[in-house]
Amino acid sequence: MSLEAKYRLASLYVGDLHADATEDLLFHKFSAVGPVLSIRICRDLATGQPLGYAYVNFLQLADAQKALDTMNFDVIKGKPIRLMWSQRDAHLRKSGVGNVFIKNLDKSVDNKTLYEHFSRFGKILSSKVMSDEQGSKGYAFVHFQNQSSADWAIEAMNGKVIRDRQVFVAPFKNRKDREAEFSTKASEFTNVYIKNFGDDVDNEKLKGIFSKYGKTLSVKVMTDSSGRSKGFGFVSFDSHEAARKAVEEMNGKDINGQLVFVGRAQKKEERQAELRQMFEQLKKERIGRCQGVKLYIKNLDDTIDDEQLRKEFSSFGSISRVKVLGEEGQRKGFGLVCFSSPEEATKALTEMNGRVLGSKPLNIALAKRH
DNA sequence: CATGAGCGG
Repeated sequence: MSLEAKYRLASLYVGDLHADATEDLLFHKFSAVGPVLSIRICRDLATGQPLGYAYVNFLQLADAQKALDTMNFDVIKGKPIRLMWSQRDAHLRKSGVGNVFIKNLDKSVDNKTLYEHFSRFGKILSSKVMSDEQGSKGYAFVHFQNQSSADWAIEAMNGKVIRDRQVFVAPFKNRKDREAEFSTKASEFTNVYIKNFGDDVDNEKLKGIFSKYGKTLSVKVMTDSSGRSKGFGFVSFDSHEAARKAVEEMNGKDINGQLVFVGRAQKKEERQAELRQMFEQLKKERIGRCQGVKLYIKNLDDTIDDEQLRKEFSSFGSISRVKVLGEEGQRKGFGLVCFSSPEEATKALTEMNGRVLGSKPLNIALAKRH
């Protein structure tokens, strides 16, 4: 056997490696189990940025095995490392065969505990409890070498209790598969959401309106604690066809003088996720609009509003955003103005700082970054 | 509630 082939057998892949880890540090750490031939932290060729993984090449296969058995998930610079045999054949890793997803894990279940619970089903290529600064995120992955091990683990562990919590164990699904699944489910909806109807519409009336599209399983106008209609509700049909038709024909239609929205009913989380995404998008756009330079306007007179602030600063250049904080009557004496270039912002700062607006002199500060 | 990341000299 060639030297190269021999060493390859004793090569470990070190994943989830902290950017500050050094070859020296890894060398010292792994030398504790046996002689280390070489260490390589992989970096981007152009930038030299660490790629978050490394190789440890032992002289002896047995030492590599020992490191794998005793040092997996050891914490380096605050991050648990993930050890695997070096496996250069990408398709063996990427096929997804044998990969298992686990959720509803107790926060106290760490990488080692997870490993202990799942290693009896077969050889594990890689496993990991997902975590952030707050600790475990309550879900994990175990990638077995063989699908049969994965099948057994799912069969044996799904619904089992670990640390007082019933865990969910199922085959891993990649994002594309999950999205496809969701959209199939969403496209076959039977539950319909109706909003913006008047409080003269009750369950009975709503049922009367929507029954013509098919058999309804439930009709519910949502009400507040005093029983007053909130102007929205749900109609659940016994078939997708009926629900689809109800949306198609009723959306935008007039019910007792009000134009209503009719659409597929979303789950609360789904709706929240959508709103969150929209919010993120808006935030991004806002950041984009402040790409130039931002001025903090302090000591702002309470009578000044967005429009007036914009007018006062408009002569210095193009303003991408202006905002006075707080509502009319309870302003916070603080506003911001974004220009499209630093030159404009600097000019506005020098000329406007100390200028009296309303009854107070402005105090302006430059914010290069947000 | 929850579906990573991952292979050089």
